[in-house]
Amino acid sequence: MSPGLPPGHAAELPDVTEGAAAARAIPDATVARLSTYLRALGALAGSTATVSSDALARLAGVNAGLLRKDLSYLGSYGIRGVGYDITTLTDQISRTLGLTGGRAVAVVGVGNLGQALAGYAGFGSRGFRIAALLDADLARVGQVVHGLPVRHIDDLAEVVRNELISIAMLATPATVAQRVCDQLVAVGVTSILNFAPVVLSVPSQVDVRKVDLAGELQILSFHEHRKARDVNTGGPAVAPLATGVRA
Amino acid sequence: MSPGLPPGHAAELPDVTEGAAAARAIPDATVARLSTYLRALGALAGSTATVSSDALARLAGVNAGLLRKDLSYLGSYGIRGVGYDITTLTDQISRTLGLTGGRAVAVVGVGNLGQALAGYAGFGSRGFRIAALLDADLARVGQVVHGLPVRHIDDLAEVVRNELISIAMLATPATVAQRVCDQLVAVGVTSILNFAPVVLSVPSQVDVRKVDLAGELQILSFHEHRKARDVNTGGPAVAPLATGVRA
DNA sequence: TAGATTGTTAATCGATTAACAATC
DNA sequence: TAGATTGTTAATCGATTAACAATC
Repeated sequence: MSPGLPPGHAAELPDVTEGAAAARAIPDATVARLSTYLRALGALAGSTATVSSDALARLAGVNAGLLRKDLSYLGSYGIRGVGYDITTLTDQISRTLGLTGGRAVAVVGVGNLGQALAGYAGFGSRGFRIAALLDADLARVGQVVHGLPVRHIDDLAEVVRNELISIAMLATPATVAQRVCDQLVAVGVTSILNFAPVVLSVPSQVDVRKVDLAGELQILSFHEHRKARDVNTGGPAVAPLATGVRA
Repeated sequence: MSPGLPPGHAAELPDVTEGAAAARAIPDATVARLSTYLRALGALAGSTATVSSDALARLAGVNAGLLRKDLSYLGSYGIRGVGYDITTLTDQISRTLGLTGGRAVAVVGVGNLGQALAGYAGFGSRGFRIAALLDADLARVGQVVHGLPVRHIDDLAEVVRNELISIAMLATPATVAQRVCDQLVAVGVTSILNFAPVVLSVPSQVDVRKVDLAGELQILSFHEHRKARDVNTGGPAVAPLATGVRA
């Protein structure tokens, strides 16, 4: 399962009884891939007007049928015999992901990792703006990091209100993560990207996704371990230097 | 599915015909959760000798039956009527994840994000050691970052050989990520944690997992969008301030 | 028209849950 | 023994794939 959301957390788009584009439920797995499709479309923009599911799927590293199925949840935007109009599809995916406004995001915890998040160049082009940095450490408060002043966590309510923040990235030490998370929820933040290695408890209307850096390495370590053992035991051999998926 | 590995990439532990502990195949989804269980066990260590699947599952934020099923893939280490011995279970999971050596990891691309990875405190306690930093920028080469000198990417083969590196974190600009990835593969790196927002192509014996920061925010944005719409349309109401999962 | 490609269906596969017999 | 808790089975659920009719 994808990290973060509780299993079976289906994105229920109930049938809109009247009005435009009756939206169907979009599976979690599909939502997670939309962002990859959007990136691939961005890479194509300018070079061609349309793209086939086959070509786009190759760029995104997925099966073409799966791509078509995913896109079919958004509506019917392809042209049989031709493909998908890149501009139209980009717009539709952006709209579905709610990226049309340019969302304000707060970074909470401005240590080693939080500072990197504050300066990460990849957010702006993909629909987000780092609108505030917050920390509890008075030695950090007032410092300017990547052009933004660090605010004290006690100002959280005011900052969230003024900057219209609904998404926060939580990069505090693990020991205080749940407490800070509670504060975020209390002031109305409803989506949290959690970098602290703890399982957060939140009310059901709040979405949490996690980025567990050491956890990711541990998963890779498992596969390293298995590969090393396979070499020794002559286990399931992988063709040495198989050509692999050229996306 | 969890990001990174191609779908259906089952962790095949074929039946060992003779010798200790006949290992069964461990599902990808299970492997991804083992790291969470290990963390929860770490939090319990010292306070009690044993823990029930119910208590551990609550800490890990999963269903108790699922936890027992996951652990059953490693073997039969629980005691009916009692629970799991924390030390034994910790050892078994660590062994399964291949964490017993302390693995050397390289950071490739020592920019904004790479520097934060180099200094991230959470790796050491969870089985990893940042053993090398590499970059192509001559202005960075030679600088000491979090105690380690930045080496030139041309020294990659030597560094990987000397430090016995098999896992790399890739934090270069997206434009050069595939090229650097190819270099990593060429010198024998077989696991890559990719932070660049591109789909990497690798031979089949190489494992790639991705951390797509903006992508994670886009998934949260989708849910924000849905929640905002639900408020307006009076759609599927979430009980305001439902108590949620206290882990 | 003929070729290309979508949108969708049915089949398959994998993951999760509920339930309970086994057993400490 | 009685109560607690594991390990496993069967049922369910969700996600992916293969295949193809619809149609540009």
